[in-house]
Amino acid sequence: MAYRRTDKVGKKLEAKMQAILQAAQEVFAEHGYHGTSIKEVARKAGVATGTIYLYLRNKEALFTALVDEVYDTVLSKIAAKRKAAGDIQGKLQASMEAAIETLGKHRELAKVVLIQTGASNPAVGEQLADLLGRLVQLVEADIREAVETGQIPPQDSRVAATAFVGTFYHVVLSWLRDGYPATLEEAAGPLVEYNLRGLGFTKDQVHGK
Amino acid sequence: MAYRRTDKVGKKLEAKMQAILQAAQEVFAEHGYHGTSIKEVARKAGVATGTIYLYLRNKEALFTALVDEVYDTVLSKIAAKRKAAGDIQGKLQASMEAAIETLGKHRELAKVVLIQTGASNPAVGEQLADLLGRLVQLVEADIREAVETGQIPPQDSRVAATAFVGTFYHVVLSWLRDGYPATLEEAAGPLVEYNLRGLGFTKDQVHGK
Amino acid sequence: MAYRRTDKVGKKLEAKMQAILQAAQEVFAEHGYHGTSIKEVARKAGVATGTIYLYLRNKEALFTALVDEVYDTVLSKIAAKRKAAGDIQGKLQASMEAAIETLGKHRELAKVVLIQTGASNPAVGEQLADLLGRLVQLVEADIREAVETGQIPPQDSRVAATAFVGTFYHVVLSWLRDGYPATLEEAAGPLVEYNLRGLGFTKDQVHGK
Amino acid sequence: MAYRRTDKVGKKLEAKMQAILQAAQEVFAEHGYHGTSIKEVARKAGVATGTIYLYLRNKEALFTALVDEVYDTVLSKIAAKRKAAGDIQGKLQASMEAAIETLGKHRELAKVVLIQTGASNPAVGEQLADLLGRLVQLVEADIREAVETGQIPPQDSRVAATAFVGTFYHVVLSWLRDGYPATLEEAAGPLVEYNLRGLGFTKDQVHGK
DNA sequence: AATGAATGAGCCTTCATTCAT
DNA sequence: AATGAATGAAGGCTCATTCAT
Repeated sequence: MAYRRTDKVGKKLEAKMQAILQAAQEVFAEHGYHGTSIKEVARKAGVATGTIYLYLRNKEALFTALVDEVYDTVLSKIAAKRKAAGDIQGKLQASMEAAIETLGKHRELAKVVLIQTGASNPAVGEQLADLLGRLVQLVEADIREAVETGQIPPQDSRVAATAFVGTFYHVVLSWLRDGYPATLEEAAGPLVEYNLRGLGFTKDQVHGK
Repeated sequence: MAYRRTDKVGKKLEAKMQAILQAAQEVFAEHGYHGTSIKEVARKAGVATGTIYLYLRNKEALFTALVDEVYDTVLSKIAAKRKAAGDIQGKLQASMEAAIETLGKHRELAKVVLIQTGASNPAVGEQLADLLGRLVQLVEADIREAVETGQIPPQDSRVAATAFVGTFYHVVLSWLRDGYPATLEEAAGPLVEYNLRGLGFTKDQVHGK
Repeated sequence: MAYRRTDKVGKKLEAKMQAILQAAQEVFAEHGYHGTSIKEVARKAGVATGTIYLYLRNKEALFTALVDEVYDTVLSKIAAKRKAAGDIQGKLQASMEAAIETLGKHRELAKVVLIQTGASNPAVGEQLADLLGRLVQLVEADIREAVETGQIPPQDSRVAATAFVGTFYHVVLSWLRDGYPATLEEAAGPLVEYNLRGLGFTKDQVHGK
Repeated sequence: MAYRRTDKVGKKLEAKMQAILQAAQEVFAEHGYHGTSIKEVARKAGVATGTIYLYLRNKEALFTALVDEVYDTVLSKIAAKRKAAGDIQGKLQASMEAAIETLGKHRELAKVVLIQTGASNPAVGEQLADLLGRLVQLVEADIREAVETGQIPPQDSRVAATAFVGTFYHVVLSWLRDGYPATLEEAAGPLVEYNLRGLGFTKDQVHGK
């Protein structure tokens, strides 16, 4: 019988990839993009320098992989929560809570991604912009609908959406950098309120838990 | 006889310093902190590499000088506008407009500063955090007062202030990166509205122009 | 599979280290500490610049490694020869011969070390001072003993020891710089005589060869 | 009447030259050849950087000027003392005392010159070698004469002379670096004794003071 | 004669990436 | 698939020297 890549082999590879990503996450989170050397990541992952390049094309790809993870996790979580929500207000609230929840659970990852804006690498900067852009689009669509259905007053939906996302972005940053609030989750309530009110929802009672 | 520091000489020096800062501004704005080499700045400024070091202690100082400029300009402009304002709402509105106005006038500079989060140099990252932190404090004090005087409902003032500043931060970023809105000034109105509403001001007619 | 540190590999590394040290020796000997660039050493060793840093922490360490070699060789040779010697006079003579012999065999190395006094790097200068200081101490102890046992007249033992070592230091320098004497070894006899007489040994027949 | 360079003008120039040399002396003594920057010397001398170059061709010349000073002072002092001496032994003794005396009076200068061997600049190294070489020649001639007249036993006169000078060189170094002996003068007696004995003078009573 | 701003070559060191093993 | 030694380009910074004033 021919030799086949068994599950066991496949899992070993997968595990090594995970070890590398995990190590990268830690090091990037601590030292930032430029402060991180491949050698250090390799050391922390328990592999040789060259091995990294068997799994990831280069430093940028390594970083990008992490960002993608956040990207995917956040967006898919949002999508899931939105499905369960009813009206627009509920959808927006769901989006916010999903984002908060996801980032709150992955502090390291959040740090890696959000604290590296354009400074690092052009490509890297764009990727983050991308993520935020996607979120803005999502929110903007909701806002537009809410405006059209008369639930909130007319407004520049894109600016509003950008502001909306900005509140999250910055609160997460504050949490990462200054440790306030102590847990990201406790900021969810106030943020939801702030933004729903900001958009012009009147009976802005937060949809209860 | 001796080389004397006449007015003429002094002006030339001043001009050279400006040329260097201007060049640095452009290069940093385009390539970010790490992507920028002193050599490139020198070339663009039309001076020799070593000359840069006659004016600024090192790369970090060169960058810092630019950030300081934004820092000072923004904060002083805000302080000025606030004085002219009457009530809290007016003060907040004044702050927002001042920030928008200042950054709108210095696109390059804004780019240099805001697109460099912690990624660059530790010192550099902290400086930006500082600026934003100062703004948050300013706003937080206002919010607190508004809450105490019953003008807006009770809320976590720091989270609110962070959200408040975040809307600006992100809208400016959007303007810098995606070119939306076309001019920063046109975002002022919507932003003011968004935030005042978000804070819970009811008769949130923007203090008319 | 994995790159293993076999004997063959180990030997290659060892050889490369030697090539680097050898190259460094030559270049330092010719141009002195400051006149030597790592690039030049690398070129002469047939490796890339960065490779040097895989073997030695930095320029100072590269230099220090060479000095240490002389240091160790000379001192251990002296210690060995002294053991075989009988009386004090014999020990002093043994020390002198050992030093002469060792340096005579490592002309380049001697040049590297002795022609760099304090001028180079602070750390480097001290290291040489250390070596000479050690020798002086060694000799001083002998002199003291000889004085106490009445073999030589009372005298300032430290000055005498310093003078003693100085004769060697300078003769070696003469040999290195002016090529006189042609071989260091031929200076041994005269030097031994000079110093033993200088110390006041009377029956100063050199312990015969 | 035509404008003539008055004494006053000449003296001013002379004074500035002295200020520069004095400053150079101090800085070189403290930081060594490479550790010294022209700018620092200028600052200490109270002149502008460029001014140094009006008086001395370049850094090397600046250093050389100092060494020359020592050179001339030592050699002329020796020549003077030798004239007053009677026999060979007296001449040698006179030479030694003159050297000790001169260097003892100019500690800084001695430090500058002697602690910079070849390490600094090729030219600089040679100059010191020159000085020492001259001394060796002087002594060698005396030794030769003493041998020919049967006052001391036959020996390699050059090695002996080199050893002779070496004792001084090294004792001065010890004094400069380790502060032993506290004053150079107190080493004169022991050194004279050591060397006269070393050369083989029998009735080596030092010509009393 | 004096100044001090300007120059620019050159240095040490780092690190992403490659490649022989 | 894995290793880790080797590469070498690139970067920040210094400082002897020059030159416009």
